[in-house]
Amino acid sequence: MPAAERDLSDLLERSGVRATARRLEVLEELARESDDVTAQQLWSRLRERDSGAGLATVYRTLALLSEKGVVDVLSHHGGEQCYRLCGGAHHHHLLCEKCHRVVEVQECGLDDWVAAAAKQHGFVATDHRVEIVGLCAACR
Amino acid sequence: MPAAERDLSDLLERSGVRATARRLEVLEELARESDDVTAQQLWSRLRERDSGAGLATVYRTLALLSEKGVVDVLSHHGGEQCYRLCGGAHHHHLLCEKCHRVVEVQECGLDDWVAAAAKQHGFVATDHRVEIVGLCAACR
DNA sequence: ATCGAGAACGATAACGGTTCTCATTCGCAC
DNA sequence: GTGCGAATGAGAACCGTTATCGTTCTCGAT
Repeated sequence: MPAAERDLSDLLERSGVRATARRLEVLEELARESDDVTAQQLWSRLRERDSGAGLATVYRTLALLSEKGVVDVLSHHGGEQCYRLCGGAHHHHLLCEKCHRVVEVQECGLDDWVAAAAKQHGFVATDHRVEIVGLCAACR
Repeated sequence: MPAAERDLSDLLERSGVRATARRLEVLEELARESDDVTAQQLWSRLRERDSGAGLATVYRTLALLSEKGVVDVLSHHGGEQCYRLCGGAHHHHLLCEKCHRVVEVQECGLDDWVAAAAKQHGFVATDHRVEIVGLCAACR
């Protein structure tokens, strides 16, 4: 088993997901994508590689992985969801409004601001999501 | 015409939307809702009030209003969209994870942080969205 | 007040992404 | 190898949303 594949297999096991052949195929394909993809796109790519994976399995796997925090789910295309393999840690996203590239922002540093804003309205914050929309270096 | 109704009518005109009777009905019903609602929920409420508004019109009106910035669209219920009448200015949302109440946070103050985070990755930020999830005073 | 052009509307069919069903296969413990 | 529960594939079903199309409404011009 190649090193990369073993890593993904470990990633599944560590996340409490049984590492089946199909799930590895889905995860490998997702790792190959630089941008975010829809479930259907991922399924097409798999077909092109002669994987016999069914659409339902792709959906099931993606749902499972997002539940476990292995993949991010973005719904910035109103209607359909986009998936993206990401580091497990807390992070946010930069979206290029022209080429739709997605970049992760690892440094959050908003906890204080979030806590203050929540407190001001009687809330206690448990989580937060931030999306920055703009133009990437290439599209500017 | 009651004052409240006239206000809503003005709101439509100011937003560049022709103020028809149907659109006023939809907007009135939306103003009556304290929480966010789906298009279908709004349509049921309208039927209960013996409005003859069609589902398509409700969708059309909500799409128009969100395009003009009169209503916010939230997609925190994966799949279906929720609509909410809101102040037109830039703001963010606090979501109670228990009762699903939504509160607007008018004070943003994140522009500097956003600009810095974007710059760090070669982006120029044009907009940003923040959602804070937590527990409201009542649910705590 | 009437008219006409174009916008808006209602009913319903169509669409598309996602989930469900169920018979079959797989993976792992024994 | 055997057995059993989890996972899978194919396709139907589901459901929120959008498109279609014939009718109705709105509003400025007359």
